[in-house]
Amino acid sequence: MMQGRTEIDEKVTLRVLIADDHEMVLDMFAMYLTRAAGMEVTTAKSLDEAVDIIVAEGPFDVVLLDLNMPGMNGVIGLKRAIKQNGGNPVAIITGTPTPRMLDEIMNAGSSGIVLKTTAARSLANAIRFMHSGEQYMPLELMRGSAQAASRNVRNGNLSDKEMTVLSYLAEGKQNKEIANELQLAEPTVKMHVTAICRKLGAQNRTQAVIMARDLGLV
Amino acid sequence: MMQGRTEIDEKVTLRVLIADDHEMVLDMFAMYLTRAAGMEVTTAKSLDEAVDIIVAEGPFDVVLLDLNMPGMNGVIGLKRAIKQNGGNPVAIITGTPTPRMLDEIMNAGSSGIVLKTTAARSLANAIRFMHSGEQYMPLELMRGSAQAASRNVRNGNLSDKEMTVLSYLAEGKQNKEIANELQLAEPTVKMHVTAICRKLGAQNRTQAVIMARDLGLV
DNA sequence: ATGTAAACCATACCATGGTATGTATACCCC
DNA sequence: GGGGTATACATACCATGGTATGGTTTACAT
Repeated sequence: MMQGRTEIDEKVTLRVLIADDHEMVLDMFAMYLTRAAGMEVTTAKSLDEAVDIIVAEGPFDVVLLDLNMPGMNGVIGLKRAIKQNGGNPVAIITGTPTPRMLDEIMNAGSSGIVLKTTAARSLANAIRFMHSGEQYMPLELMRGSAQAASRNVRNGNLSDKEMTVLSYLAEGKQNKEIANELQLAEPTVKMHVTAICRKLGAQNRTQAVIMARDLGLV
Repeated sequence: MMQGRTEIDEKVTLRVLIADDHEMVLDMFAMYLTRAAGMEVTTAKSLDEAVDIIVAEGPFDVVLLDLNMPGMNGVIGLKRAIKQNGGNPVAIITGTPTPRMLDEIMNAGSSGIVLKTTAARSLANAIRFMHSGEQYMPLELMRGSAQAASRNVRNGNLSDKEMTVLSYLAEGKQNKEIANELQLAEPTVKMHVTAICRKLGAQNRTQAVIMARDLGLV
């Protein structure tokens, strides 16, 4: 899981499949990669469509999937695509991944994560990098999964456990339910909820959920 | 507020400013509009940067702002930009606007809303359309803002009062606060909250808010 | 005119949520 | 070894949320 300078053959015409439910994003990806990077780009608007295309046309050199598109269901759809693509790299493209998502994505066998906040020219490099068998992840995120550093910027200093509890909060679950599912005592859950509200500046769990969603934490 | 075929002069080289915190989106917008549409594109990554650029370089023919970018604060940032752009069109570009946002955006004097789910080639047309002084809004959204008719379909048959209460719920307010602001007794608010939860299939207010947001009710 | 539905209020009860204190363990870093 | 932080649990108290029941008014349609 490294990012760095590698000698990559730029002459190969890579066959790339991109799936995203934002047609505009799709069009622009395709356009950029085709014109500026000389790749052969195929697009899809849902996971099902993407899988169908892979089955019909054979594995692509690199497949990029939007995490929030129809049919993805989190990493479940990712695994489906990986299984279909015959060992070739499948990566996730997303705007604001949470630490929890990062873990799940990489553990699911993805070849990497590309942020939509990344400069466009980096995309082509990332694709070639992944095609060479490496796993790609932006440096910002490496700090994040190594815990404290970058997370401080985005999530108001929520600890791992607090993020976990927050994810249950964001499903509208009760303290008791959360305690059961996480094998904790209810007072402990309350403590975490209180800490979450304090750190997010929320007056109650509902506001915490609202803010977490607005901040893209969940 | 119409969308339709209009004779638009395509020979003019429009000066367009696009602001979005997703650098990749920015790059691709710029690339598409420059290469495929022959526009002169300037980009910014926050509202402050966008405003600075407008001040420094004078009003643009069309300004596109991402609704969720730093500094926007909903329509507040939009109004700032409109004020600076000397009467020229300022539009919002977003992925998934809620009906409430639509109203606010259009009432704030925006020249239109462009969905990120729109095909890329439509973007250039929308920009020229707005530049000609029209307000642009995708047809899908016009249906949604036509109030009652479609709302009944989408909102699980919430009554007017319930929708009002829901909008306060969605801000994380307490029953007592809602009662005060709406000049109601607290039991009445509780009754409405209960009805909202029942109609939405939520187990508590937090789930109701989550569902309302996912359904685009608020 | 009668029925139906929405909105409103009241009282009461119990469940849930949130706060406060105190205690404890483990880990990391200096 | 001491200081900081994250985690965990207990007990207790009070605020808030949610449910139930019952009642009034208005409006609207059959």
